[in-house]
Amino acid sequence: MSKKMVLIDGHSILNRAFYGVPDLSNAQGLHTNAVYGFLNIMFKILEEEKPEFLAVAFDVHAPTFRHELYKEYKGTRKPMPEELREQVPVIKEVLKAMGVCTVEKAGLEADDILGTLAKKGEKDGMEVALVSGDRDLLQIASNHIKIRIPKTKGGKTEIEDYYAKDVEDAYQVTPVQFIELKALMGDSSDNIPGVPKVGPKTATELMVQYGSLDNIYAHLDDISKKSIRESLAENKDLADLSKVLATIHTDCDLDVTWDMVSMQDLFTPEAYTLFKQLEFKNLLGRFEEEAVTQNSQKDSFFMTSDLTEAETAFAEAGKAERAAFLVLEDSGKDEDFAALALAAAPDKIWILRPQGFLTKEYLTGKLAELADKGTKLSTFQIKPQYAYLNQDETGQFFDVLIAAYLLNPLKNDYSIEDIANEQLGLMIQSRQQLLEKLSLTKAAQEKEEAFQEYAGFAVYTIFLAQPLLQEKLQETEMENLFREIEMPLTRVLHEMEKEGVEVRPEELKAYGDALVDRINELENSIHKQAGEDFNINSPKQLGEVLFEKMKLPGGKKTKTGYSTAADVLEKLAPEFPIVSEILEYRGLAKLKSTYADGLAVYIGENNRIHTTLNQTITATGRISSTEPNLQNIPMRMELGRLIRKVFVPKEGYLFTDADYSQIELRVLAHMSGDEQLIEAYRSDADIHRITASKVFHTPFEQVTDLQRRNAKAVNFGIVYGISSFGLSQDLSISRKEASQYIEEYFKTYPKVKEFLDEEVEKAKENGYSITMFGRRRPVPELKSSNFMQRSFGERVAMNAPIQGTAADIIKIAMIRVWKRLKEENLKSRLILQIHDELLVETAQDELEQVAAIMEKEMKNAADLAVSLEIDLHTGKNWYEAK
DNA sequence: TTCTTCACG
DNA sequence: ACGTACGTGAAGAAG
Repeated sequence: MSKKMVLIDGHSILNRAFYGVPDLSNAQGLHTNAVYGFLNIMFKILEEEKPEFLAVAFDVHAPTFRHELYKEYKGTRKPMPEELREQVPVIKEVLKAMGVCTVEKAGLEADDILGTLAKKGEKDGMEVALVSGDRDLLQIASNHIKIRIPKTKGGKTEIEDYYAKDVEDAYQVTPVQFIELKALMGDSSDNIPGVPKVGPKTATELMVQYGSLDNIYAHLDDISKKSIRESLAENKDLADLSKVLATIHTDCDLDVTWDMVSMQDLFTPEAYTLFKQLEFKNLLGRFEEEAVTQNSQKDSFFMTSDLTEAETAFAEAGKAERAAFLVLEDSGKDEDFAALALAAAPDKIWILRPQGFLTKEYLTGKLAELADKGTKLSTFQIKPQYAYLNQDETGQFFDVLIAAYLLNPLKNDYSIEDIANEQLGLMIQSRQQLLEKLSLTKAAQEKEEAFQEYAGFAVYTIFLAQPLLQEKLQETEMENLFREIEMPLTRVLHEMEKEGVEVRPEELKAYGDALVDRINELENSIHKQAGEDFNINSPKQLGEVLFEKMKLPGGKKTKTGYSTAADVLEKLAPEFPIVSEILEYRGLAKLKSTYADGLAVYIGENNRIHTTLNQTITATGRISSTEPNLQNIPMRMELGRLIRKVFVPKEGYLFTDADYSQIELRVLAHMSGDEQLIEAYRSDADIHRITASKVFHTPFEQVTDLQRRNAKAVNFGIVYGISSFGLSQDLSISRKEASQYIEEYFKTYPKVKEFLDEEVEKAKENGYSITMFGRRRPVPELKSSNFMQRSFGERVAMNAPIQGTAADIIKIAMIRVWKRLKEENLKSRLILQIHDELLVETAQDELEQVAAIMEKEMKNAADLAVSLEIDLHTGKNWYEAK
């Protein structure tokens, strides 16, 4: 069987990929979509072809150079966008790492290289697949050379294949004639002028009739159409030149031997590291275990269940200056405890597995002892591990997860493998790779060796990464933030999660049941009015029913169909009863599925729900709440708000709920230093009314409700990074009006404008925004050449310092409130945080003390130019306390 | 999985 | 000309 060769047109495929794959970038802000798309296309082709040889050709001159030439000629082509340009060296690096031969030679176009290699391969008896986004190469097609043109359509890549006969089928000319066809018609994407007045249609007719350029000119007089005949006669030079330009050279002198382009294993350790950096997570699975395993270190990991060995391990860790630990467990239950990993030095690593006398209790007891002695301990994700630690103070601990988050809060997830790679330049295998889908306990029993490697490298990485991360926190001036806010908060969040919040299951059930009747009623009515049964929950079906079948106005919007979002439907509701019923249905269905049914699943012992409070999710420094999300319990609409009645304090307790009054606007007043805004807050009057009075030049008492509402929207808009379009949408006014409001606002509070402009400027300079407490948020979008993305970056640069500072402040308040409750030996517990609000389950005899603590600690959490005010309420459920 | 919608601050 | 408010998480539909 003949051997196969795949040749790839580098720039052309990269270009295709860039425009076909949605924008992607890694944590460093490097754009990666073109590289990603390129690799996907390449892997797909390689899987299909399974070739023995592979090469990628590039032009030596960046395509921009050719585009420049072209621009002179026609002046239409845009230069290569920066986002693509920066990916050119990256793909070359990736190919090099994978051992793929890249061919480029001064003075040669990629086409010439490809043509030469293809013909040479064919001559040596190979089957050649030539991959390009360009049709130029069709002239190379033969019975053994297949031109493959990938098309990305809606995320899917389809490939058109052309052997010689396929070219004839598609273009009615042979590959060789294709050159002259192009010479006649020119090429808009290349630098080929062609003959004026001759387009694709005429060119094809001529070639079909006469077979060649020479023959066309030999029979010029036979050509009936006068204008064409004259143009051909006048432009023979141009036709000849075009033919030269269009001809791909297949006889170039290349120093390429088949040996150089023979296929090797692509999935090398070097490639693995690069893929990690580029965050091509779903490509990592292609790497073989053996290829990436670091064997040198593995041998020093010591896994044991021997009591004496364990004692040695703890003794060593106790002697060491610092140590690392990691509890490996699937849940807090005894039987789900897989191991405790300990590192006292890079070559002193133990994985202690409970068995026989070596119990979980013993291991965790010894861990607690180790911590009690004050040993400096680093770990990954300390929050759940506090189950085995006694400390209220966190100074001796270092959570590498928290550090990694502070250093780059934009990542989607943080794994030990990432930290190993980023901090140590070390490739370690992920849990998924080593243990597959097994639980830790199962893996420890059934895949001992893999488990040892996983646990060993994890704690090894933690141990080694700690000093490096610490130094980076210092360099970025975030050590204080880390030590004083984030680490203490890990402890607070652990206890909040553990505490949970009580709900009344029967009342929740009753609430859900009450919704069902009305939901069914609405469903029937809607189906009746629509004249058919359909799924109202399906935006697709709903859109079709409303805008096609019933022909309601205002259709069209999203890519996939009609928008049926609330703001669209609300405009139609007054006129069409079915629409208001749909809106009501939607509201009820949401309450039922997300809240009534959704929360019920999470009710545990003592009727309590334990949410997870995530500290490493948001870009701005806020915390988030999952499984379930207790930060989005309904509030704005009365019917939804009633759900809060099922959230109750335990017997003998009440809720105390305190929320900051406009904390973000007060932060803005402080950070901007705007005297007017500060003064407005000092006067202690309704801030939105004051703003309305100033912005609309109306005496304070005469401000209308509408004016106040508008001013409030502007206040919000400012915090979001105002845009006239956004404001106009929110208020349903014209963009022009919105611009006027904003202009007036900035005239009223001139330093606010200065501040926002400065924040954008600084973020552009530094590449990140920064809060009062030093928290950073990178804003890579500011460098984008895309208007929309850049505008987004500007809004982010305005919002992040404000939202982030507010987040810092409430975190400080949480730590202080929690500490006071502890220090004063109160029974009351902090149980929830909702961004600007704290909920304390308060013992009835501690009501006054708790209120005083919350008031003091929340107000004094930060020292601003304006006071921080709170609204505090007490109640026998969450509804009443808010 | 990805998209759309909608709940909160 | 571009087509958006900032930050989240969950559910349901559809690919």
